[in-house]
Order: sequence, then C-alpha cells, then structure tokens
Amino acid sequence: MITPAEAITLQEQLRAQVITTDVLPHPIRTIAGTDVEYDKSTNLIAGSVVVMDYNTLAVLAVASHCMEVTFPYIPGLFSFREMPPLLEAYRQLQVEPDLIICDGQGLAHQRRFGLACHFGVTLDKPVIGCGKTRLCGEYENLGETRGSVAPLIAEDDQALIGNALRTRDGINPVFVSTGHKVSLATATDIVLKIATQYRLPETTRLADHYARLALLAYKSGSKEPPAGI
DNA sequence: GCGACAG
DNA sequence: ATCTTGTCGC
Ligand SMILES: [Mg+2]
Repeated sequence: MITPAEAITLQEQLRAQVITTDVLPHPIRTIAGTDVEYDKSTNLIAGSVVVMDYNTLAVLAVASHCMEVTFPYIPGLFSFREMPPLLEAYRQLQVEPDLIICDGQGLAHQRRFGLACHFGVTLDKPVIGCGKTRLCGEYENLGETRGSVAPLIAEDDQALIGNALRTRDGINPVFVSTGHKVSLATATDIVLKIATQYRLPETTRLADHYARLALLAYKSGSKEPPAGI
C-alpha cells in the first residue's frame, strides 16, 4: 500500500493543518481515550476508543475493531500503523467525545506530526498526544512531585514541542503534546486531571483494557488454529 | 558510520 | 507492542 517515503511526504503535507490553539467545547463534558493492542502469535491488532464522563470518569461508550497490521513499526511513522483500527473503531462509536487523548505523541515528533496530530486532523477533532516515553526532544530539571512540568525542546530548532509531565510522585513522567485544536498548556492540565490514580490517563488505561478484550474475543470467536486439533 | 528510536 | 514471576524499593 503506502510506502514509508510516501508516508513522510504525506506528513509534511498535512502538518500545516494542525491547529495549536484551543478550539474545544466549554465546558468539556466528555473525553475519549484510544489504544491499540497486538497479538504476538498472529499479525492481528485491535484498536479501541472509550468515551468517559470528563468529571466522573464513568464509561459512556466503547467501540473496538480488529484487523491485520498494514504497516511496519517505524519510529516517526507510527500513525500509519495504528490509525487504521482506531479510525474504524471511532466510526462505530455511539457517543461523540468532546476531545480525545491518544497513546503516543502529537507535535513531539521529528516532523511535528505524530499520531495525535494525524488522528486529530483526519477527524477534525481536538486531540492530545500523551506518550509513555520520549520520541524526540530534550528536557531537564523536572521536579519529582506530581504536577511537575518541564518543557520538551526539539534538538534541531529548539522549538517547544511538548511537556514532560510528572503525574505521580517519583515516577517516570509522561510526554504531553498538542495533537490538534488543544494548546500545550490545556493539554497538560487535562492529562494531569485525568491521570487520577496511576501514571497514565484513565482514558489510556481503559482503552488499553478494552482493546485487549476485543483482541481476545475476536480470536476466540474466529477461525480454527488454537485449542482443539 | 554509529546511536536513538512513540507502540 | 510482546516475552512474564518474583522481587526490590517507597
Ligand atoms: Mg499503546
């Protein structure tokens, strides 16, 4: 299908569409989380989107989609691997969220167009990028307590591309960046608010859980291979 | 050429 | 992402 070289050209073309200021509902009522799980033995993957109440974090809707991977994992081209199942799951969603938090970077990317940007521009919805580890950029002097923030600066042009955010005292930070229609400051506030009990936002944790379930359900209710010979 | 490198 | 129980530290 699409080649890595073509994917890079597409990113450089779409990056101009990213909006880095707040263009989202007042007040925020619902928030969605997304994640993709992989099956070690087959090339199946499952993407899930879970919508939660912004204040109570009650689950309002969930949609998942299983399919075969269509693109290899290449740092910088991650969205071409994980977006397919997420777009289909999102399409099936019965409740439209006010904003979305993706499990990966937004602007904190070599070409300033990570998964959160690609997903946001594609859906034209507010999206926040929240990665567990760093893809690019450097930061220093991050405090040890929850709520501590340190700017993530791009190595090449010294641009502010995101924030390292400590969501739990003394535990590794998460990396927050604008995906689309959410400023870095707002994105950082929201991730801290949604990461109530663990390092990761509850949205990401729940999406991860539902994607796992979807993969297991799909495999059990599918063809022959496993169990009885 | 070598090391880094979202999930 | 995935392989995976116990173990070290706060
Ligand atoms: Mg993930």
